[in-house]
Amino acid sequence: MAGLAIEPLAKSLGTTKGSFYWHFRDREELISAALERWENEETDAVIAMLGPLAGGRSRLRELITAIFVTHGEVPDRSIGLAAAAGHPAVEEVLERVTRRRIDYLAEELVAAGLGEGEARHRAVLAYTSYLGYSTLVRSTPGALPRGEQAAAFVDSMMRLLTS
Amino acid sequence: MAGLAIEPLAKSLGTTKGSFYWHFRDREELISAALERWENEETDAVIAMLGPLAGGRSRLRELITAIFVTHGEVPDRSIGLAAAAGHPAVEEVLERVTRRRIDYLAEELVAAGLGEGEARHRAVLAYTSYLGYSTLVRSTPGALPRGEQAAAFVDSMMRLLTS
DNA sequence: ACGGGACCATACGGTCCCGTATGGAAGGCG
DNA sequence: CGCCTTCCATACGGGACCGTATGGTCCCGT
Repeated sequence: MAGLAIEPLAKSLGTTKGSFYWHFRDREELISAALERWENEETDAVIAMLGPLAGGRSRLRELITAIFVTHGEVPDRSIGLAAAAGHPAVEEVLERVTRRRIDYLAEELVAAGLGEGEARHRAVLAYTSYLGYSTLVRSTPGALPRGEQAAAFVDSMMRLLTS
Repeated sequence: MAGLAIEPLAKSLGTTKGSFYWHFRDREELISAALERWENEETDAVIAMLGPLAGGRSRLRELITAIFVTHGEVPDRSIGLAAAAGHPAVEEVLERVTRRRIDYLAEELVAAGLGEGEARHRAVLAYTSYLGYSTLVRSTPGALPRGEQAAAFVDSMMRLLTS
């Protein structure tokens, strides 16, 4: 996996490998811990985000706006994880998170008045678009709408998703 | 970068490093060559795919279907490249390819009758969705619609994009 | 005060990879 | 035949990283 090497990590924390290997048995164990933590934080963040919101369309809009527009500042680690797949533990968590997210989107779309099947399709569309958007944000941000263009993009997307 | 190591590559080709370093000066040069080749092949493939097709909506549909449904068999390397970004040469090519693809989609959508701005938004939506879809295909295919569900997904997406 | 556990640093061997050095084999050409 | 270019293999040094070994410090209970 990339981005989780223990020697550089230890150095960046101002400590050493010796310390690390006291707390973790393995690099495997570090990955598991990071993964578990990521999965929990991610669901917490989502729940916290949509808790105080009203139901239906506005909740969905808030979510989508937060995800697409704010994304530059608080990047999701999904993409890195997805790219670093091939690791069994990663794949397992990733699949679970993916399912939950798509299911949640589909539920919201049903609540917004769509039929079951169509809601699912659009949930997949929205979520895959989110993933691709994240990918582009970090690989080639120049090709993406930013600022008010991004807002207009979200507007268009919302209209499309809930039409 | 991941997946382009020269020692494993040489071994998998039944040759050695010595041979490699005769043909290429650097690992850098290999990456450049692979990148250039990828960019060309990719445009060729797209052009070849849409050449014999009729204009307007059917061309777009063909493209989208090919991309989403057939994708399991002939995976695009974009994702791997995008993930392996940070490399300047990769970013440059990737941004060029991304722009061209989104531009092309927007053109097709304009040809299908949409306004300029809306076409661009939907092109971004379609392309980011494609990228995310590809990511999920290789990371957690279980969370995606496959088979006729995939076809229904493409149907839904086409209706949405050209509505 | 002292033995032992918690916590951490240094040092080492092993693996995988990059890049270089060097020594051929095979074929055109005087 | 001798020679030179082309193409390739083996051997080496270096760096990044994993995991282990080993010793040192600090603190806590007795």
